[in-house]
This record gives sequence, C-alpha cells and structure tokens, in this order.
Amino acid sequence: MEERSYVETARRDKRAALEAAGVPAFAYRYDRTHSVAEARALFRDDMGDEGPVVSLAGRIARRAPQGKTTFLDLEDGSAKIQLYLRRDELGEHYQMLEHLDLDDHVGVRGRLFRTQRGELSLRPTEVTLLAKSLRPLPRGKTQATEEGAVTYGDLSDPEVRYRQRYADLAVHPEVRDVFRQRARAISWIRRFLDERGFLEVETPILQPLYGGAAARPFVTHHNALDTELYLRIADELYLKRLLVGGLERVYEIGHDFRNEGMDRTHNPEFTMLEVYQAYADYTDMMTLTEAMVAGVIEHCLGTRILERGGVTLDFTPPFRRVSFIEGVRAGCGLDLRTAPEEDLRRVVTDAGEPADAAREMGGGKLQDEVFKVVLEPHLVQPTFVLDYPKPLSPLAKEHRGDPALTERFELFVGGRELANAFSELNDPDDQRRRFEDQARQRAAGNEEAHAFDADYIRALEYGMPPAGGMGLGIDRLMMVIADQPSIRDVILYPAMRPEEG
RNA sequence: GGGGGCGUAGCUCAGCUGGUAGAGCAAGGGACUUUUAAUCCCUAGGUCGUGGGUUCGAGUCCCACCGCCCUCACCA
Repeated sequence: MEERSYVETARRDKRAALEAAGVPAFAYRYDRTHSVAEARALFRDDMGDEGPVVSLAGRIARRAPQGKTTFLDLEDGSAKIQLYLRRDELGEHYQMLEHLDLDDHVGVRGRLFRTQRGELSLRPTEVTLLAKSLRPLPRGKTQATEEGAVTYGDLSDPEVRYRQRYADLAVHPEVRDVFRQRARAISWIRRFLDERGFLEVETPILQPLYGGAAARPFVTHHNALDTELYLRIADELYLKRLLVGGLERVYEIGHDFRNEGMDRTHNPEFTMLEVYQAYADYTDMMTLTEAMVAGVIEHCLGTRILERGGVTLDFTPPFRRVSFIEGVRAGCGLDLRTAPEEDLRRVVTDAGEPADAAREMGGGKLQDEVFKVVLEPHLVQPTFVLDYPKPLSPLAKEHRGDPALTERFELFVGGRELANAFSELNDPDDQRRRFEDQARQRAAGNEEAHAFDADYIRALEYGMPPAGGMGLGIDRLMMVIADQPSIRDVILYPAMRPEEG
C-alpha cells in the first residue's frame, strides 16, 4: 500500500466528515446551464447586481476563505470564474465549504455580478459537491501582472507532465488548447479530403509482412494463428491495393509504428496521413498538399504567415520548389548523378561527419547524406524538393525525363521533413525486380529492407491505375501549427519507459 | 549506444571546502463579510531516486544501478 502524504490524509478526513454529515463525496450528475465561458459572455455591465442566474460545474482552482465570506475560483474546460460565497446567503451550505479542497469538482447555482474590485463573479445560493479530489493537483499559483498572468511553482518536470498527462492537462489550460487545436486540424483535413471525393478507409495495423517504408518493425505474436505479426510501419501497400480494387481516391489517418530511436521529432508510434489518387501523378499531389497544408494552417491560426523561433514562415501557395539534383549542385557544386563517390564523401566529411562512417556509405545512402548536409538545413520556408535519385525511392516511378531519377517530392518546413509523395510505381515486373533487390539486401543483413510481398505483386498484375500518393506526418504538422518544440508536446501520451524500472 | 545535466516536503527550489535538512506556495488550527499570488499569528510536514563504498560522521565525496532532459550517432 502506497503511503499517503499528510495532504492526502487531510482530504480523506474531510471526505469522511462530509459523508458523516450525509453529503456524498462523489455525486452522479449535475445539470449545468452554461459553461463558464458561456456564463461570462452572458454578463453585461448594465446588469449591475442583477445578472442572470446560472448553474456551473467545475474544479475549485483557488480558495480564499475570509471568515463569513469565501472566495473560490471555479474552473471548467472553458474558463475560470470567481465565486463569492457569503455565510448569510448560503446557510448550512456554508459549513460545507470548510470541507472543500482545491481541485474538488463542485456545482454552483447563483447570480452573476461584478465585485467592487471589478471582478466578474458568481454569487451562489447553492453549492453541490460533485467529486472530491483526494490527491492535490500539482498546481502553481497564478498572479495577474501588467504583462498578463504569471504562474509560480507550476508543474514543470517533463517526466511528470508526460507520465501524468491528466495532471498536466488539469493544471495547464494551454496544454488542453494544443490538443483541441490538434483535433480541429485533423477534422479539417478529413473535411478537405472528403469534399474532394476521397474515401476514408482503415487498413490492417497487424500485418504478416511490413512494408511501404524503410524501418525496423515491432514484432508481435498471434496465439490462435501461431504466427508472427508486425505492427505496420506504413499504410502504403494496403492503400494502393485499394486503387486496384476501384476505390479511386482513398486516405487513411492512423498510427504507424517504427521500432527505432526516439527524440524530439520521433515517437515510436505516430500519426500518419496517407492519400492516394488514381489517374494522378506527383504534380497533382503537390497541388493537393499545398492546398491542404496552407488551408489547415489558415483554419487553425487564421493566417498563413507564422513566426516560429524568430523566423517568419510563409505558407502562401505556391511553395518554393527546388530540384534535388540542382539544390545539391548549388550547395556543393557536384552533380549527384555523375560525381565520383570520393567527391561526395568529401562533402560529407567536410560537413563534420565522421570519416569512417562516410567511408561505409555508398549509393543511395551516400546521396541522401549529401542532401542532408548540403540542402536540408536550408529548407526553412515551406519547400518542395523534387525528383529524388532512384536508389532512394524504391516505390516511386522512374522520372519521365531522366531514368536516374524518380518522380517524387518531399515537403520541408523548418529544416524538417513534413510530407513525402510520388508518382506511384505500378509496373508489377519493375516492382518485382525492386523487391528482389530488397530481398538480397535483407539477406545481406539490412533489417530495413522490404520483405518480398507476393500478394502486392499479384494485385499490381491485375492493373493498378497510374496514381499519385502522399504521406504527411500529422504530429510534425502539429508541431508547426501549435508551435511546440517536441513531438511529445503534441502527443497526449508519448512513449516512456515503464515506471519503476 | 557515446557525451553532458538533473533527481531534496504535495508543487517550485535552496543546501558552501562532508558535521545527520531549509524557504515560498500548498496543508492543519486561529482572526477576518468584496478578496485578486488576500493578509496576519501558530503548527505540522522529509527512507535527500535506489543500492553499495570511503569516513568518527555523507543530501554533499567515490562506484554501480533506475528514471528523465539535452546533445551526438543511428534512423524516420
């Protein structure tokens, strides 16, 4: 049994006292007439002491008993309001107040008015305990200053904030706002796609073969089938099968799982949007992505121009476009298609990468590294990087103008990848060769190489229409929209090591 | 995985070259009928992350472990 702090003991004593007096500590329901924000909006200054009567429910966020008068702050999901309680107006209810604590849920009914100090308040004639708080929330104390509210002694330990998100949310209205904004953004994206004829679908998370990206998977086991299953690393291959089946525009918003490192921009499970459109190519995807990203930002923030970390980001379409090859050439003078690998390695090591790591690189890996060093850090404004070298893009169609490249783009913002799209490879024989190549890499020890997916090849053989496909990391988009520096701040329950080792 | 930092009361933190713990807020008692971080008086509250070691003596020094943060690497 966990030992209780003296604070909790005091609260339990109060609970017992209330229950002994016939006051239930945990009520069943309460009819409120307004949210606190709605109630605040009802009041007009010409009402004087005769404001409307409302019923509100929420937590006690401040307690300031003053003898025959008690001030409480009541906070619900929308806002805070001060309660002004008088013994001569509450009668026997007033005795109950001394058994109420910070954080208790209460319902109150009374008239709105403005105090002499000018604070919009509620003057309750009834107070109902709705739920006792037996453990104090880690609240700070808020003071109004000339520059706005300042909170002292506030919960700040990131570990506690992520592990006990309920407490973090309860004491930080601004954290609740981040997740409200997230919900608004996602529902706007659904509407955007629905209006354009895209069908929202759900594909398997448990998969016998994983694919669609280069990543190590989580492995699990199905008892009844006695078989290994993988948590998906991407939706791609299942969604493209639907194009074969005649669902011409599909999308999915769901979690992918990648069994790799975690940091400020990576959580092991994360929310991905994938969109596929038949008879379209990557230029159509670029238009779609631009409209969607600019639209959702404008919907959430009311503007397309954002200040982020001292930099002004302008999401007004059209976004900048930079060719992968040209961008690298402008950055280091080398043409990735023709430059000797030695020269590419020198670019990488000159940028501070360890020489021995660079020596082991070759082919696509080396090209990717050159890009990361030369171009990626400069992609601050929303920028499409176009036409990736073929070795980097095993699921993308060969570029119609250059067999060394693929028709692919990635969208970068603030130096980070936000979206990835191609003209989808739909030639089953080509795809088979690429899978075979991946199988060879896998046999050579590359854990991230694709498995050979015979069923997917079979689907392509039936004939997949030409299509554009796009994937967008919802969490990273939310980091931009909500101006949060860590992916953990836009995920309600980020991955953490289990407590107690 | 490498490097750096952190872990002390319910919360935020202080604690020097080692001498067995402090503050503010929160809590309990008292005063107070318009407060705004209310104020004033009093009181209580701690296996100093865990386990070893050095020492007459460890929150402090050493070692190991656990957890979190930052950073590099890997990746995405």
